[in-house]
Amino acid sequence: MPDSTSPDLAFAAHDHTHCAHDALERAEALTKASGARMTPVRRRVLEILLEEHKALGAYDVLARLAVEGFGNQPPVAYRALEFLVEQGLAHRIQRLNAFTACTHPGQDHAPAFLICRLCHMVAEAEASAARTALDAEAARAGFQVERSTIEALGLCPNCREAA
Amino acid sequence: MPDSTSPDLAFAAHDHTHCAHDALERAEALTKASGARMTPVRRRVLEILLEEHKALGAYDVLARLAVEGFGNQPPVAYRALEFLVEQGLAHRIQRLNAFTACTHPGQDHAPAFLICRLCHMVAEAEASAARTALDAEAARAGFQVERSTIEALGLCPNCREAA
DNA sequence: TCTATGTATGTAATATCATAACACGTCAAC
DNA sequence: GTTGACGTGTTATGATATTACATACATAGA
Repeated sequence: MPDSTSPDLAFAAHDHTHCAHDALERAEALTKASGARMTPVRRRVLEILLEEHKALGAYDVLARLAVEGFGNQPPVAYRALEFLVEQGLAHRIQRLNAFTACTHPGQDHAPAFLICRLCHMVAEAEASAARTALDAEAARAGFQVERSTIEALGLCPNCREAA
Repeated sequence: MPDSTSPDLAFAAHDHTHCAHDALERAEALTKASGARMTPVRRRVLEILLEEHKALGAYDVLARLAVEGFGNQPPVAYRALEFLVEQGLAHRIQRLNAFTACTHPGQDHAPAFLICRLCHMVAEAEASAARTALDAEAARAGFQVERSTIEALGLCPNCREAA
């Protein structure tokens, strides 16, 4: 499991079943602690996102929910995704109009995202240095940053090697 | 006119007619130099974007084109916008699904964007420090960045003062 | 236990953003 | 003057997202 100072391990070979299971457990604990309700739809959406280190569109998630007997209208997916994002258990990838499970909930809730343009994997990276630089530059213009989006498109180690 | 080391002037009071006219002239020169064709639709779209330091959706642009006798189907707007983005004369703001004219074409084609959540103005800011930090962090994970998106949401100096 | 309240879910309808595919026109090179 | 590249117009459709309202469910207080 990555800590806040090591590069994200999404690209590296790892026991994904364990990684996903672990993330789900931490998610349960976090929501319990914060008083939020982890309902069946919400849990299932998080599980779906955790199945791979990729970003899924709301309609992809919705399709999977529908075959499992949950509602099949867009708000069902969007509401669950919104909840997970608010709780810091998932992230929205602006560039893809899609969502990905947070790989280390409870810490570093504003990472940068590394998106591989070939295999479409998405990893989180520490963004504090970049954010600090951005905030400083914004301050020079008198602008106060409240939230920032930092996303990189490129090649992950695996695809880079393959190419 | 801002240079690459000063904060962007979009938020400051300025002679916008001159600023827009100037940007348009530089755009003409740049396209001419590169062999690209600045057609009436494309020029008009750029002018529309230059009217304000805000981001406009493709359909906003389209509506304005339509009343002026240009085609009124989405591809008309999207194609012109795509052309302008390719030429570095406009930028796409991912967070807003919208487009804004480049305020200093010919230099710094990968700025960060400062988006005011109250007045919706969009300014460009120097992003090289933030990008350098991001690239370094990505490299630690073996990821090779090709393009990156850096956007900040917050309060511009004017709205901050008003609040 | 009952009921009131807030929260979550289901559903229909619609809004918003974006692209594929093809036809037609224009202009410059040959 | 024909060809070929490029730009534009148009139809149709696909993809993403939200509003509004009805229903169900959980939990706290009477």
